[in-house]
Amino acid sequence: MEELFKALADPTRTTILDELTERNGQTLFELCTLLSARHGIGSTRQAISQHLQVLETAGLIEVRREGRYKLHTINTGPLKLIVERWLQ
Amino acid sequence: MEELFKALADPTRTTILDELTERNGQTLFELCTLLSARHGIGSTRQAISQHLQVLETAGLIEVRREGRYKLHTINTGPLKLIVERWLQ
DNA sequence: TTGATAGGCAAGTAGCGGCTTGCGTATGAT
DNA sequence: ATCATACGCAAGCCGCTACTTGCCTATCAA
Repeated sequence: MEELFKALADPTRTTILDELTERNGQTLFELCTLLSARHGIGSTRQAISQHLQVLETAGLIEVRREGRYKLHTINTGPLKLIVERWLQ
Repeated sequence: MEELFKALADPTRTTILDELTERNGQTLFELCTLLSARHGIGSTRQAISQHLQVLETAGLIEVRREGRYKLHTINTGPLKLIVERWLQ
């Protein structure tokens, strides 16, 4: 659960989650260009790739390969643990 | 909002929130002894104090002085922003 | 007033995290 | 077969963060 919060503690990663909420199944390159164009995040492809790995190990996104593309899908499941722990 | 997630990214701070959920209005020393006894967190009083400051600036706890005691109360308000952003 | 309790301030240190750089691999188009 | 595209791996750098240490202030009891 600590991994979950650390994953959410970076604004680039939360922005990625926002973009995946709007449109699921995006590739690494699509996310890179979107983050740069719409959010002014000029990080390298490798940097974004590392962010995606953090999100994946935290269970916040799921990844599948399709040819030479890497598609990313959001998974809001872990977020519900927050509600169960302190809210309600 | 980034401050909120960074505050939640530390296990000592989430444990503090757990303890305040169980019993509100605890002092700094009470939290120190509880964290040590029930969670094996052997950090210094100053360390815990710094954690409480982080939680306060994130809006997750509220602090009031009473004599020479510093009482802490949990505030789950900011947590609801998480639900509004990605859940529902 | 003296001493003990509860907490504050500030500087220093060690380790982690985000990012870049350089190179390598795999898939697909021509 | 060749070249471009999409992505992976690994090392290094730099700033931030959690933590300690040392000293100081404030409240209360004896």
